[in-house]
Amino acid sequence: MSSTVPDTERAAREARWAESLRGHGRRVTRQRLAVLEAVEHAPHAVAEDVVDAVRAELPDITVQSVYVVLSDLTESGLLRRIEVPQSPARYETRVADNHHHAVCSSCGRIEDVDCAVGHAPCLTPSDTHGMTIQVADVLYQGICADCRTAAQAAD
Amino acid sequence: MSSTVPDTERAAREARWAESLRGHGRRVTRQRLAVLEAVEHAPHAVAEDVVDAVRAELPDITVQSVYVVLSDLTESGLLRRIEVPQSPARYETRVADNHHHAVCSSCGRIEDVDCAVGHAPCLTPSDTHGMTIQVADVLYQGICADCRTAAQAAD
DNA sequence: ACACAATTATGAGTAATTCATAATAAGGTG
DNA sequence: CACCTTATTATGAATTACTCATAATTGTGT
Repeated sequence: MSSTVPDTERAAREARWAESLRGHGRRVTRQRLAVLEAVEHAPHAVAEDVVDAVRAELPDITVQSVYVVLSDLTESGLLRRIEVPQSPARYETRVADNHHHAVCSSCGRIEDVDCAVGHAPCLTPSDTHGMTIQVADVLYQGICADCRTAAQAAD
Repeated sequence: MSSTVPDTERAAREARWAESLRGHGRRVTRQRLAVLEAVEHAPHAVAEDVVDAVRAELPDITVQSVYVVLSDLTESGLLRRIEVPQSPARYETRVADNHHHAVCSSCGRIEDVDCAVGHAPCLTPSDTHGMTIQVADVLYQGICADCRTAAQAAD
């Protein structure tokens, strides 16, 4: 009982996750709840981060099981998978809106960026060679404030 | 001498590649020229495709060497690497403009899409949390004309 | 509490790529 | 032109990030 965070908040979140899982025809398991909690608390986490976080609660969970759960939750729409170059896949619980991501090419940190227009696809490409576009994912690349400051200090 | 394509054209292209390589402080090797030719003739090719194409000319080249050459050419800016979900990295020689890509979620085919505005970054995100944006890569996902026709025929 | 399908665990396997080190070759120099 | 230096490529092994097949377990409706 050393936690300063009330268990009631967590219980409430888990109840919402449970409802969401059932709504997608999925069973409610401790593994799924723990993975959802982990990703909720560490947005853009990679699978390994999720394993570490989940093991605080379920010490014997295997890496493979976490991959299965992550894939299933992504397929059912409770998680979104983000693919960034030079990095394993990342996950987030923010799935309702079509937002984008900015990655720092120096340190790799990732920030959410709101969609330029607000709905998906938020961009209308010119000539798509007959393809019907459903989604436009934008990946901004640049330098974050910290890395810029560090680079200027080095001059 | 069964080729119907004049060797002079190829020689001219290779001379341009050679000049470009030297301009980037790189030595001109048969491996690099063959990789550049392969990617030029098969845009969006994956490493394995490049190995196959290059081996028509240099039968003993190893997969690892092709990876080294591809990485080096990408770093020096002669090639651009494209990362598409569910696919190994792809390469193209079109590096001068900031264009984007559309991938068919059914068959995986990739098409070039001109930049919405014409210069990089071609999109101005709203709030970047202090990050200075340099490039905006857009990945459109949708259904290509062929797959749409096939799906309709199946109804 | 039971049954049965959904889910997770276990152990192995794979694809794509990287790494360390040795051999080779490009290109400037004498 | 032969030589030397360093860049480049070859070789063999290793690694990362996942995936797969199958067995054990656990939710959930009845």
